[in-house]
Amino acid sequence: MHLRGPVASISDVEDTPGDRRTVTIRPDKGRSDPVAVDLLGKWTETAAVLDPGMEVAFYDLEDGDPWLADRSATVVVEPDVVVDVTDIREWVQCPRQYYLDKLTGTPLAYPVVKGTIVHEVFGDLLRGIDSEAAVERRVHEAGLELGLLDKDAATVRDDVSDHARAIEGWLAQGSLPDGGQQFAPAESEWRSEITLIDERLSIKGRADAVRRGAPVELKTGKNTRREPRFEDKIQATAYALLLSGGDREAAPDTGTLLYTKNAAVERTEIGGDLSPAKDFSIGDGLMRFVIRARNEIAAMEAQRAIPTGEEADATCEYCFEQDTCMALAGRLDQHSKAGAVGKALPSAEREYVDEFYDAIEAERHAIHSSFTDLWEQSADDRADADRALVDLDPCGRTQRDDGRWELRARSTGAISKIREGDIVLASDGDPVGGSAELARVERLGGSPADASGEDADGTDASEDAADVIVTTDEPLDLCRLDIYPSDIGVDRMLTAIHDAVLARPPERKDVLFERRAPSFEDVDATFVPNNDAQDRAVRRAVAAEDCALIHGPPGTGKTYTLARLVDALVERGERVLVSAFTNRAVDTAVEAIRERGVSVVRMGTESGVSEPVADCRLDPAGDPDERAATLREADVIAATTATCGSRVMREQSVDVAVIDEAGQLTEPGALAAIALADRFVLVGDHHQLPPVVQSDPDAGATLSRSLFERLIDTYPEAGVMLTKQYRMAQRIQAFPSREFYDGRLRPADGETAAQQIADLASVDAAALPAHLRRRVAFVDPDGDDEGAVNPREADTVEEIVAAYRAAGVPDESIGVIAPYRAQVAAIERRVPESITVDTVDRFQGSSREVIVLSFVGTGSLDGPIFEDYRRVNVALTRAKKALVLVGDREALESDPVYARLVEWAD
DNA sequence: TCTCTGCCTAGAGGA
Repeated sequence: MHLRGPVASISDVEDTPGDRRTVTIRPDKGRSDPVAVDLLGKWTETAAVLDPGMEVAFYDLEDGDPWLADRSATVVVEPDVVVDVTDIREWVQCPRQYYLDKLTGTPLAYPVVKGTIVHEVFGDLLRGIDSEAAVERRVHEAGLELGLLDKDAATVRDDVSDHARAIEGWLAQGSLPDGGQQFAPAESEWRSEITLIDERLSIKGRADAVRRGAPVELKTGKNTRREPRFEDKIQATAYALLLSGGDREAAPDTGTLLYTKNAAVERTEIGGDLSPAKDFSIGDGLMRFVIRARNEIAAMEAQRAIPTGEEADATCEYCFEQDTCMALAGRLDQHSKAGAVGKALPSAEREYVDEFYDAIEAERHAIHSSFTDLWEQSADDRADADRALVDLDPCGRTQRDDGRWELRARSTGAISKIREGDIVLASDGDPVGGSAELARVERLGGSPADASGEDADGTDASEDAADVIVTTDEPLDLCRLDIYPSDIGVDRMLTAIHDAVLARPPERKDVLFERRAPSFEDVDATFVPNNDAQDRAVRRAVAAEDCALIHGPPGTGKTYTLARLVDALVERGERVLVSAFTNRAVDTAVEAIRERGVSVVRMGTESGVSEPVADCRLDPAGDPDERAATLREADVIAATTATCGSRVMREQSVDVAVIDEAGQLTEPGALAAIALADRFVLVGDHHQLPPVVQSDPDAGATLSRSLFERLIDTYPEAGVMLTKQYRMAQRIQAFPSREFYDGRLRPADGETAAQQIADLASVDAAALPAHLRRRVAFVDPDGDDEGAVNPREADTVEEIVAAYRAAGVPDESIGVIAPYRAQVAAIERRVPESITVDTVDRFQGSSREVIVLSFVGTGSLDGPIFEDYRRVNVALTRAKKALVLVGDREALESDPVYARLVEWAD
């Protein structure tokens, strides 16, 4: 019998305290009567971490009243929280270490980098790659990190080769009894690097390797004892559980831990035991221990509690994290088993850390809930929500030279959020129960003809004509792709809070905590002769001793001003970091900076960096010394804020961080860049789109307000607003200027102000209907919305676009904006592919001569998308010469702001 | 009721 529901109460059973606890839950989402379950034996430890209101799931209960959870049952606390295997491992070492690791992240350290390389080589060996070639390539790929650690390639290759030999020796030993030949990985026997998710236990992880169904875990550190380390056994046991789909009876009964450093040491020093492998048996008790540890983590996350370390039996004096642990306890005035050192932060700072910690964890929870969609939603629902591509038709696979597999399939042409370069879960159709692999999307969409024509490696793709291509470590039938939620973004927000608040001296945080207004030195220079506001903005930013704020409404030359500023800073000998939330924004800034003759080192992934600036991207592969020197000596480094939180970037320091599109950044997001710099300049517009936050509005409120907005409210004198706009005709600009910018926005010159559609050389204005000749028009097609789609409006948009095209407006000058993706898709089906149709959010940052805006909503305007005036502002300010609003008059007039909008446009 | 970008993913080790 299985039961699930929120906990109503927990109580000891009187006769047998400690041995038995009664937990009552309300199944059926809490609507039905409470049901009692008695937890026996070790499960009482899980009962001890429960609080009323927490969700709990029971599997395989014994019949009775109350139901009995004995040793054959399984208890899962907060099943919606998906816990990582490595988190369980750390928690078992010390619960506080789990917390410290979340907050401080992993620093750039040689043993970690080497460990990663050895693991990659291990995978290569299992895939049949030659050892020497694998070592050579993997060390080459880690060039930048090794260089920053002052390691040279030859030394590292020797180091890694020692481990590789130990692995090969063991692999050869394992195959001796069978045939006595050199090791050759048999397909059915071995699998490398498997991604595992279990819906029952809500645990996920990635096993190094699986041999004959049993987990093999590689450890490159030292283990001087005869026995495997307990936490290593826990890790391998967790993988054993995942391999059996949470069914403990079916789980493999042994696991193998491969301590490669031991083998190297033993061979040279004592020449003894050549086998680095230690097998251990996986019993039911160990597996239940793993589940209880997982439950403790889930319960603590639900309570947002901070572990003290007392929960564990670990000895603090032998712990590597002791210093960090004590320092953090001191700063945050926490109790910790190791004790505390140093002075506590002022209470305002502690409250700030607490508030953001909670908000970031709520965000993590929201991301995790999309994980449980993987098994709670049907494939069709996931496809409808754009979170999966289903019904793929597998049509080929090849193993590449590097051992990885290229899988090909034909798609149904459906739309999803999955894009090229993304890491997704590829599966045979069942991502949880079936066979699934983490995959990288190499190609998506495009006509199959393209796919067949240009395969650089000479694969004959013509017979399969695939439009979906992914790469994986192991082959499978490619039938489905799912978005794989990642919490790396929240991880980096947390480390940014640590770096910017916990690890910084107090005086560097005065402005952030509003204890002192920003100060400025005297700078007497002219930077932009023909634009007074831009000139003042650059001067203010150059003069800033703490921070400056540049407020740039649409079309006001924000990017130019930013580039001019970076140029001026470099001229003064400063080292500058240029950052923004999106790759697109970073690349736009980089292009403008390079146009001024300033060279930039762009950090980021190959798929993230756009083509025009790809030549200045720092490829991490290469000679360590040379790679590190390029980064260390760069005057200007450009990276997204997420990359600023990477372990390579956290090692860098700069004089000034210049952050673009700052209105779109959460406060911790901005801190990731600010933490690397002495001073910072935020460039943005808080009247355009705010940060994207997934948690619900209550929990997300803390993250929804950008640092830019907070500082511009607190220190208006630190900001300069750019007021001359070079984009819109005066008629178009009038409403947004009045409504959102206190009427301060004005056209840069008469030509900008007076521009109209007839100015375009190719246009015959006489061919246009009268209302489309105007700069602003309103059309009410009298349609009906069906949720997020309004077909009549889509038809009207089609007619308007056709009219402009017929009059000679080039396709690339026309843009169509709709609030919902569904409406975007409906319009896309009606207009030529060469016309850009997109959501407001995706249109931010660009503009067109003509913009057609479809509002969709009819009747009344309820829908949060319309509540945010910032979204409307963005939509209205994309047009240069003509703006056509298509919407339901009655609905729009029900809201005062929209009523004024209609009046203006009509 | 809906908008949605980052980050290769997790896990790499230190006595």
